[in-house]
Amino acid sequence: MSSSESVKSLTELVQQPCPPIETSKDGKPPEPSDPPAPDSQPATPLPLSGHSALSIQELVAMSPELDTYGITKRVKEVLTDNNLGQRLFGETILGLTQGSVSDLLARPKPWHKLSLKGREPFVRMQLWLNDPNNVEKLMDMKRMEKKAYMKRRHSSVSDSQPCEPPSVGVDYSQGASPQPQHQLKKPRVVLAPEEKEALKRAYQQKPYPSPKTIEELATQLNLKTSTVINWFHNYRSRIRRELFIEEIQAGSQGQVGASDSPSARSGRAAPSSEGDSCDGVEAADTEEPGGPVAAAKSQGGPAEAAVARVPREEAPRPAEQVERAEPPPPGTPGPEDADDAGRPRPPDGPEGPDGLAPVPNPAAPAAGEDAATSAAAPAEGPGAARDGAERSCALPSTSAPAAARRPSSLQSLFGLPEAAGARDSRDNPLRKKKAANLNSIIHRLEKAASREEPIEWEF
DNA sequence: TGTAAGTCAATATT
DNA sequence: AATATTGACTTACA
Repeated sequence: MSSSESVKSLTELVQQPCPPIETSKDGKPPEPSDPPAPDSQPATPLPLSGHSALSIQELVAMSPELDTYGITKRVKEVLTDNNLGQRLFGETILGLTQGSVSDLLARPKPWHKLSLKGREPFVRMQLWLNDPNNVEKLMDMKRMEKKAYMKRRHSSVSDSQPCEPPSVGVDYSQGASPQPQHQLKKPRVVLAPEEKEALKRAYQQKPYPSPKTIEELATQLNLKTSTVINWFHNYRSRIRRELFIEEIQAGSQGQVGASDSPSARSGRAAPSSEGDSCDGVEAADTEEPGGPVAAAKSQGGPAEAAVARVPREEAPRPAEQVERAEPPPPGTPGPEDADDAGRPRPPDGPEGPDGLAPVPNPAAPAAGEDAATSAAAPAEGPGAARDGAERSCALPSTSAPAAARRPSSLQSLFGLPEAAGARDSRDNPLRKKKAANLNSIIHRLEKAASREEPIEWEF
């Protein structure tokens, strides 16, 4: 099994924890002698120093399960401790823009939910963390940039040329005229708060609106259809991610504290801010133990939980909890409580009774008043019970080598079933925003029922 | 087609 | 200035 051998060394390369001891070299000297980059493809724009022949993709493919949360946590620490910005890090190490880096660091998705492509940045980060000269190199880059900047500035001053990186020839900044006449600069759409409100309400009623509904929404809100569609896509996926991090945090909440981690901020996630004027929903939430709706008990699917809490703003209050639902497609982990029919399938379908309540149209004169406010919620899950051992994965905060290592990482390389099933978080302090929740659960269950689907796991 | 996952890049916030 | 947010795009699937 020579192959397994190579896999092994590879694994070490990426392995989260660094080798306990760094006796002489480890498999790969971080010396960037020069990547042959045999791949004739224009891929991998990144310098990707270090290892010699493997493309990042190959590394990703063979990489063992990585603790994305732990990795981002460490990266954040290193960056802040050394005054290195996300932009530099992103462009230099990950090949991503600042915004993407920020997002990635703040809301990493769990490894098993990432696609090959999505894992790439994490593998890169891990590789970077393992590189003893990582900080040094970045600092150099930073210096070089600054130098270049200064130089440019100088020359421009004396040269009288506002010059700019000759990257793109499109530069119509002439006199800064208010209107560049041509809309070459598509003005970014910015949804007004009321519009977002309306969309959220619509989402709560129907996370997967039919084209018809979308059309209606667009009309009522006076937005382009594509904008509404995009909004739903983005909202769904962002809510999903929000859940991921909550899961993780809830799971690790108990421990982890110990370590030193000086600057480890981490915390947050739920600004609880809220204030949100209108929409007094919530408040109600009667959580009676009396097992309310049986349906709720199932573990829902993907978005359902989503509804439970809105990404940032709307989070009413952390007090309640929802039955957490597992993300979508990949299957539900729910080992126990099996009763729910197959796994809920997001994609919509023929849309049934499309009843979408009229969205309170902010713009429109009409004063329909929403119906959404009906807080009435059927109660949600009883306290459920699932306990969450959640992945014990402990992120070795900062640097705690030895401690957290678990041999299982190797197993995960080839997908050890057991691991997967284990996950399941339990009572996170998730909020529940009922109605929509149940609706979508039901909707999905019905759908799933009609096409029984096996539950499958990625690994 | 429609959805999810990833990103970009323009704005907003800090 | 650095970071965070978010509408729009792109790509991969089913």
